[in-house]
Amino acid sequence: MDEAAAQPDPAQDEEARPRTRIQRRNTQAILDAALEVFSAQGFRGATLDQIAEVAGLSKPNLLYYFASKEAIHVELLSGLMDTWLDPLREMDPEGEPEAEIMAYVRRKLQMARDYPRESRLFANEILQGAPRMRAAIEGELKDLVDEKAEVIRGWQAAGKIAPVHPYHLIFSIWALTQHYADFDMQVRAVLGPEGADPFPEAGRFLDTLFGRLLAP
Amino acid sequence: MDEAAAQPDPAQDEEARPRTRIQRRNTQAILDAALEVFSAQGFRGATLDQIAEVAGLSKPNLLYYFASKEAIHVELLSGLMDTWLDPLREMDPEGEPEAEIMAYVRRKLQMARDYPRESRLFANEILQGAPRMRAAIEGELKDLVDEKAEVIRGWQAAGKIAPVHPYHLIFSIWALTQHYADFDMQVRAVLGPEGADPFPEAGRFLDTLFGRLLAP
Amino acid sequence: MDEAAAQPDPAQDEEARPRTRIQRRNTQAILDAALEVFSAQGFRGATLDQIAEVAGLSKPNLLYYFASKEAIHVELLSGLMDTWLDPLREMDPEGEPEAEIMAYVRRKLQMARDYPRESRLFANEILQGAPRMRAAIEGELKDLVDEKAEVIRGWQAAGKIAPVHPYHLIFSIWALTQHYADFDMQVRAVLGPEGADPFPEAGRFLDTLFGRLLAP
Amino acid sequence: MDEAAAQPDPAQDEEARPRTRIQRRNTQAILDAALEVFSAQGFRGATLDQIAEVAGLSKPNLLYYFASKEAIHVELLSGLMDTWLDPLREMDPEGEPEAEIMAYVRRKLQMARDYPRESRLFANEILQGAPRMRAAIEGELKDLVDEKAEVIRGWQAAGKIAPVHPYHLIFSIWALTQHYADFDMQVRAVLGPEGADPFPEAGRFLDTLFGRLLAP
DNA sequence: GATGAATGAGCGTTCATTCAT
DNA sequence: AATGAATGAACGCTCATTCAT
Repeated sequence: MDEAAAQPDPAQDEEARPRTRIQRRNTQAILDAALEVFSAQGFRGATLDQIAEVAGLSKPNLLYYFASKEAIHVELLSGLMDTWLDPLREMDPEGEPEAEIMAYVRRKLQMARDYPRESRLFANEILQGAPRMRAAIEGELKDLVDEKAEVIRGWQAAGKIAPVHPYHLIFSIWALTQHYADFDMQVRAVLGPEGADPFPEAGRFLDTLFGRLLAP
Repeated sequence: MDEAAAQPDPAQDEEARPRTRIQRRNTQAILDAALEVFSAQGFRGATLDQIAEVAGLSKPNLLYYFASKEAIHVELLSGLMDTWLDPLREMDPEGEPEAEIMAYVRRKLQMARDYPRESRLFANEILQGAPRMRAAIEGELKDLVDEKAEVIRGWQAAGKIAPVHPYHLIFSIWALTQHYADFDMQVRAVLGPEGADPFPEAGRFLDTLFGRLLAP
Repeated sequence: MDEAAAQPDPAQDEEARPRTRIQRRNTQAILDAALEVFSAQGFRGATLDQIAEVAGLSKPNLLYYFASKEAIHVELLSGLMDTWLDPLREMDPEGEPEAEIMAYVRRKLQMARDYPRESRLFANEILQGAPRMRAAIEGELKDLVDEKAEVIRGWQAAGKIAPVHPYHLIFSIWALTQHYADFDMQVRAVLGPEGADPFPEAGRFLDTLFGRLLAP
Repeated sequence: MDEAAAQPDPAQDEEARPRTRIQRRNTQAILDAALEVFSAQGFRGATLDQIAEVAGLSKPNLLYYFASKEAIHVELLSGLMDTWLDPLREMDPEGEPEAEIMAYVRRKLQMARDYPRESRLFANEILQGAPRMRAAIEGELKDLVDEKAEVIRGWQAAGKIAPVHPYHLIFSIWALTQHYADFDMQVRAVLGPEGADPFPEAGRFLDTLFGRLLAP
């Protein structure tokens, strides 16, 4: 999971993706460079020149692999959605409720730490009204949240966790974990140089927060 | 309180701002339009043409009032910082600790509701590494947070609230409230049409969350 | 003769020029400022803003006195031509030939010293093919040169001065004197700080040069 | 010898200049067009559109070869200085003094005839205070003049030529030769159609002038 | 597969000029 | 007599994209 727009399931490439090794390598280089640039500058703020330079390719060569700037962006986002939802997907309805949610929080925080660029790419997209991701949000993402909210409701009905609003509970997990990626600059500026890595403390803080919130 | 870059204290204009009515009107129209466009598209994504159209002015006329596109952005941001920190500033060291923090959360959520564009403008800026706001973040903002963290620590030492990490407590308030402005699109998409206004429920949720977190 | 575009004959104003004192003062301020700016930046390089600032007037006020930027320039040039030719006009056919020419050289050098901006304005205009002065060059100026060339030819026929080409003699006087105004920057750079004022030495040099050239 | 910013030594291109034929051709076309336009309109008066049209290229294509309008101008000027000083550089300290100077005058007049655009480009630059050439004037140019002035002083000390001021002697050569390029329009207007080519007569005139001036 | 060359569309900005007062 | 306000036209420049090889 160190690549750009991590693709957990390489099998999905079978049809759409190029075959030769060189193509795969360049495609990945482009996506990785694009992630770097798009996440830092936004879609319009990024230029193909920047992406090409980071990728170590010529600009026309970029467009040999992707039809357009937008196509790169779309590819990045569509590759992202699955990865993005994985931590939630893994929440096991059969597991121990509080532990399941706490584990979800930790996975999500881990993602914010390991994939801050993906988080910012996503944040940029949502901030601008999700012009290229609306369908995935209203479909895939909403469906999964609906499903998991139902699970949570079940847990609550069984008295295993406190009866807080399931959707807002999920929002709160997103907000609190992604904040450390998206507002990283601010977090570090406020904590100052001594607290170089905010994540360990953030992990403990969120443990406390959700522990208290969920206690039945 | 529906204007761009809300100025709670209109008296501050007396010196720095232009005098004639027409100037005040156009300057405000530009700032309001710019807020609309910058918050939705980011700095580079926004164009003067868009801003001019929203403001109902010609493009050169924009530049009659502001020296450059950047100057408009800077004006917006600098006007924003004060407003942005006001809810925290109002937190009274002499007040009742839990109530003070809960009131801060509610003020902050209210701001997310009333000024979502300002919140997104701010989020855009931080996401991109705060190229035009770094100084204010590292100065003004950090200073206030340092001060208030000390207050919180005092309350905790006195056993009035739970001894959670003061800085992360503040981050959590920011994250949880601003999320409803910045990720508004996603929140609404997930909640679906029935929960048209997410804020009342969000308010209740945050009351519970921080009530449980802070209980000594 | 310290004003812009010196007008030796104030009588010519009678009709065309404004009457009130304030108007006369502003008109002069504009022309003086315009001379300053046009001579240093060329016509297209100069802006009305610059001229307005130097003149201490508002930009629309400039256009209250002159119909357009071009009108200011034309006024400047047309006012200049007479002054420009005066030194040559004064050359007296009845005078002592060599002394007359030497005196002309000295008057011309004096003008280069006293009116370098006028000289540069003129040079700019000619350099660019005299788009706004062609008529005056082909008419007024050529006529005077033709007349004086004839005088010189007479002096030469009488054996009073050496029989050098009269037109090129006049060109050489122009070139050698105006050079000290037009290429002032270069002259000073080459001579270095010690020779702060190049004109006295230039005067002696030209005396020698034309003395030897004209000796019969 | 009809190219822009004449490069007498094509070998100097080897490293710095682009390699492909197409690049060389377009680069030259741009420089030639720019020389045409800059020399006639000045830097600010010239537009990239004009240059592009003369060069037969699109405007963005100009900027594919040169980083900016200013970069074209600078390239033109920096290429010019060497060529400009060559005639003086060739003046041989070991040669016969009067003949050396006379030959310099003729070379310089030849340059005015063959490269009038370069002369006007240079004149424009100096007229405006040499904003982009100051360093070269105060360095390269001044150094060469200092050196050659010393040579002339040596010749004068040896009684080979008249003891006129060496610097003003050089200025006079510049003024008298460049005048025929820079003020070409005026020269032709005054001489009228019959004397279509002023240069032959100018050559004879300058021969006489400097012959008499330098005779010991 | 890959790239140097080229461009149309659009960007932020400047500026001479006009308008309203 | 003067100026704040406004703008159309154009400017230098950027950029995603296309073309030719």
